[in-house]
Amino acid sequence: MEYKFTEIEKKWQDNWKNNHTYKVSNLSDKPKYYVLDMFPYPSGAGLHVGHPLGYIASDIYSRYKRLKGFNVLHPMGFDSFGLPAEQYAIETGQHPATTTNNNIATFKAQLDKIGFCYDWDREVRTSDAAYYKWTQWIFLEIFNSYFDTKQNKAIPIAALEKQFANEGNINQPNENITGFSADEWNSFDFKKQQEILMEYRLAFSKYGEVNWCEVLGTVLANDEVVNGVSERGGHPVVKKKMRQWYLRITKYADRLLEGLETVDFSDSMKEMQRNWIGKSVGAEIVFPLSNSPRRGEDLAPAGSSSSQIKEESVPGSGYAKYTVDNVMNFENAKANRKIPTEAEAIMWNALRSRNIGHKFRRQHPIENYIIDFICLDVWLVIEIDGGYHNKPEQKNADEIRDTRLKELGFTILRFTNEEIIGNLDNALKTIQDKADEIKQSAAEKRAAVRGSSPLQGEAGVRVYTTRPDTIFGVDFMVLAPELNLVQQIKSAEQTKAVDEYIAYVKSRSDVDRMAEKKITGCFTGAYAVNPFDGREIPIYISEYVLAGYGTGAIMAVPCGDERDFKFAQHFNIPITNIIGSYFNGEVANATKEATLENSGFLNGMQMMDASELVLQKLEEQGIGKRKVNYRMRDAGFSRQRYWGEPFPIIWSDGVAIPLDADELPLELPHVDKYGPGPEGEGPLANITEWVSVPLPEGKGNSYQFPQPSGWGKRETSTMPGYAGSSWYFLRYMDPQNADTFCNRKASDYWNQVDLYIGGTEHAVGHLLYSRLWTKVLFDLGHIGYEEPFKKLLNQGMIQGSSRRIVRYTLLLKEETKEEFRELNLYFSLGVFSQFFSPKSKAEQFNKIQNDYLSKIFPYSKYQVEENIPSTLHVDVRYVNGVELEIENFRKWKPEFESAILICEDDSVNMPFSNDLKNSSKFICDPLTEKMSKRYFNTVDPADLCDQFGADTFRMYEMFLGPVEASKPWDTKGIEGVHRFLRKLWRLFFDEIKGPIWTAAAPSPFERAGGEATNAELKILHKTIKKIEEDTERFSFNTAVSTFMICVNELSDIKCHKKEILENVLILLTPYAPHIAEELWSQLNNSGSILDASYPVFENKYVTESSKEYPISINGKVRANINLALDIDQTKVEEIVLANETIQKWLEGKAPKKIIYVRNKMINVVV
RNA sequence: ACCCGGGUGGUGGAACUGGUAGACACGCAGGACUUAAAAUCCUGUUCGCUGUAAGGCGAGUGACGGUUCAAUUCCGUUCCCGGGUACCA
Repeated sequence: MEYKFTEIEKKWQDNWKNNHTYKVSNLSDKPKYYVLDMFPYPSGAGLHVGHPLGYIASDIYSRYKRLKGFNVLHPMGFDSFGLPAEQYAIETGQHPATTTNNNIATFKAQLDKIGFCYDWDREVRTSDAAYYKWTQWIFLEIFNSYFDTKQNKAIPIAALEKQFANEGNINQPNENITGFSADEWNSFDFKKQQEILMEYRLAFSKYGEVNWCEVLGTVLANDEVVNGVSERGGHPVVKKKMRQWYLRITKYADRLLEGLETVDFSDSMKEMQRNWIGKSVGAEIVFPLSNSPRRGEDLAPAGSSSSQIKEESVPGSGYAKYTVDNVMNFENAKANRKIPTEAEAIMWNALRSRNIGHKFRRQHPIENYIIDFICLDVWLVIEIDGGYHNKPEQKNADEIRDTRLKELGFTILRFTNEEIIGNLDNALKTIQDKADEIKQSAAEKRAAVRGSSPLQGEAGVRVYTTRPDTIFGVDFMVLAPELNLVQQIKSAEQTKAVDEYIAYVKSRSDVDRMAEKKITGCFTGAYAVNPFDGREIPIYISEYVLAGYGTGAIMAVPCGDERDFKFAQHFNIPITNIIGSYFNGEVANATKEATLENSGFLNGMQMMDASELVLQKLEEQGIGKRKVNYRMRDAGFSRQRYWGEPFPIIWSDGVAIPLDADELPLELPHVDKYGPGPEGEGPLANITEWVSVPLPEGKGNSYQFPQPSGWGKRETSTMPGYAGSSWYFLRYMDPQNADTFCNRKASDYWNQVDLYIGGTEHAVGHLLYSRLWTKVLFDLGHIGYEEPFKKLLNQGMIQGSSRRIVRYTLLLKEETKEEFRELNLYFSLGVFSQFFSPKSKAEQFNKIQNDYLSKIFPYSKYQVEENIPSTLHVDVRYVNGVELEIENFRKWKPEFESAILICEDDSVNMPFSNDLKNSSKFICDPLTEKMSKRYFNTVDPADLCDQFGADTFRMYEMFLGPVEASKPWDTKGIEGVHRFLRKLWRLFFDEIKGPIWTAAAPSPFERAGGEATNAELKILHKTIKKIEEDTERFSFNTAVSTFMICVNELSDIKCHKKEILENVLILLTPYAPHIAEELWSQLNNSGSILDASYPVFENKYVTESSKEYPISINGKVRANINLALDIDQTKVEEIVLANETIQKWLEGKAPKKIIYVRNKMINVVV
């Protein structure tokens, strides 16, 4: 009886199906275990050998857990909404639903061939209305929630409305909404209220930028844009603002970070998510623009005045200080604030409480002076003089002080105590007028200089930095070119250059900007002022600063940042070294360890400490603040496409009205054309009768809209690919439920996914979104846990092994004739690399002519006019290793039928040629690349199952290497695994004799001289232990080799005993289920082997009492000695030193030390 | 450019917490069985030197250096390959 895998596998796959062997119940006394695969997108190409890697791993683990007594949920489904089906529809006119269903059928057939233990009754398809009904429902749950900053969780939006009606938004501040009181809220009309609520909703709509291609009339994804033009057709692409839906994932940034602590993902996976969220703690600092009255006249140029400033600004050489000079002075100022004079107190009170339109500080240090009151916006100083100011020496001092302050550019107003106390209003009026006047004239001056509009709002550049300690090393600033501020500050002289640069940046796609390595940028002509030392800092724009991150502006510290350093070099900006010897002038050093130099009040401080001090000072002086920044932005949640979930939203007068739950699902309507709608909307926008609908009962109709009809327009975009996949793991628990997305009992029972297996490509997208959805559902009380996946195992990518050959297309001319003819030559790898690629064209022509053409055309003489090299991929099916199967290759395509092949030994192989037939090899060029149809390097798992059987295929995929590792596919080793299964079979059956297994009991267990004597039991238990350990740690490749060792050893001792073999079969079931079932039933067992109980390892069968120790001298093994395991150090030393070989190596010297590690080794140190 | 992986025989890989490097396979070579083939079985297979042989000696886990009685494993520098990415301040 031989191993007929085709029959066996068919038999058992039918058997499992008919007996519902893999049916899983939600009711069980067993502990549960949930194993999940990332479900596939059913592409038209079908499965290739890379897909099942993770599926096999999860199948093995599921079966293993089932044997171990768990109720295991191991479902499979299809992520069936998506762009490829729609593209295909556009090209062929076939409905995506049709192609999708066909593809799913193919996938299922392929999967079933491999023998997975899925409960297909639980299959989900995200494109089924019964499924996406609940995707829409969850979307509405998210839409109808807001993130409560106090409770740090999602709360139904109704609670927020109530809160607004009672107390305004005082407790729920929002950076896009100005504060309002309860009364104000109640006075807002419905539309205004809805606009405000939209700023709080977790799913919200706003205008966002998309890639717009005018010619195609459609919106493109980032990767459909290449070099600023559309990938298809090469049409120009511009940024366009469109209404988009978003999920407010940024609100969950901290909880998504914290959640990582509670899950078992690989460190690199967690790192990727952390990087994506990108939390950083730093400072936001305002650098005032250098627009003080003092500099009103020299605002514009980068010319002489700025170089003059620079000389003045050399650190340590008495450079100008406009604000705090040193710690002591600032401490004094602070102390003064606590003991104001009566007049000062009155003034401070008035300046603070009366709205005079200018902000003042009191007791503010400037250089060595302490100013009573100062307005930093307009550089206005107010001094209140007590009686002692009349003394001559004080008057003199005041004059010096005033001169210096005026020199610095301040305007000074002096009041006496009496003027304040007696006529406060008058004094305030004077101050206000003066301040207004300065502001006005400054604006006029700027306008005059630039011919552009004056600055708006705060005159400063807000930067975000994670290194406030380096603030004295700021030598320039860089703004993102698209910031509005750039337009306000650019100088007249630089306007042209700036505008040109911005135009250049706009013409570039995001991808280009990212990939750019060379330094580009442009000076704006404007300067900012370092708030701590008053240095003037030139402001540049450059594409390496992104508008979307932080404030879109950076303070550049070239001595400490590589990019800043290169930028400074490129633009010849002098570099201030604040880190002493850490900076060598050649390369930036981002150290955090340096002691600061050239850093004003930070001199001599450690960088770590300096950060904190700078932060304190920034906050005290109100020119900066601590800021936690996230890199992550809110997740775009709509696509202008057809094949996705429609939004259950109707727009009316700019207000998004949600459908009621009982109106779901909102089914995707049929369309005839898949092209874009007007204005680049999705195809749905073309179906006017679908788009235009009456507003839901009791909703829009009851609101007083200007539209009398109560009609609205449906949202015409659809949800993105990740919508359905964000919660599918829940639906598997209760897949047919028509009343809820997942019964709470079911989700409580199955709880988190215990093991999730999939590729790293979903590291940040899918995994982050499903974690978000889970958290929202948890917050709203729909499920009982907030992390979906307890453990994540990443499978590596299986790459294709491509085979290429070099082709020369020759242009030939027969000597006596005029016309040309074309001829293709194909070169074996060695010939090409030895004789061709290194040689000159002339030499190549020569060789071709003399060595080949003379053989190919023995009767005519040709001249080589040109040779055009190219490479082509050969279908890997026609290549054996690297050797081309020439006959098969000729049959592949008509064009190769008469191909002329130059073989490895430089001989010419061509058909129909008697004198040139030979056995020479033709070698192809091997290459590892993505597995893809166009490289002819895909391998269909179904083919391998047909050829070797599913069990062989499963074990071979595992045997290839660790699941986590990426590796190129190579079919050639599969024979070994197949041989192993046949060898296993032969433990039970002989080809001629038939069954040879026996019911004989294993020989009785004995111990002789401390050794277990029963070889069969020893082999079995050794195997049990190793298989269990390896399976538990997902080391499936070593488990396969353990099985091989086990079968080899059992064969060696000719063990055919049922009692031993049965246990081996149970161990093997997860890996090779078909053969295990078959042999199990052949041994007269009833029922599925999956319901057998897993063998229990017993140590007594494998314990040994002695070990063959390697003895090394100075780390080199010189001898082996068998020693009892319980022997002690003294005894060991005795025996070892008595050993002849050791004696020889010691050469009479006394050992320094003898290291004895029990059960490992012994090392003698000489 | 940055981040994360990874470099071990002809090949895929093993060596789990530092303890005999190369398990298990593929391939290759030789042999047995066979009229022959397939299938199966046996032997050998890191490299170099040496020996008739058993064996012996030396080198060896990308490279260089360090820690240690002992390093594929830990540390530092460096080169190469793969994957990811949003130039994230």
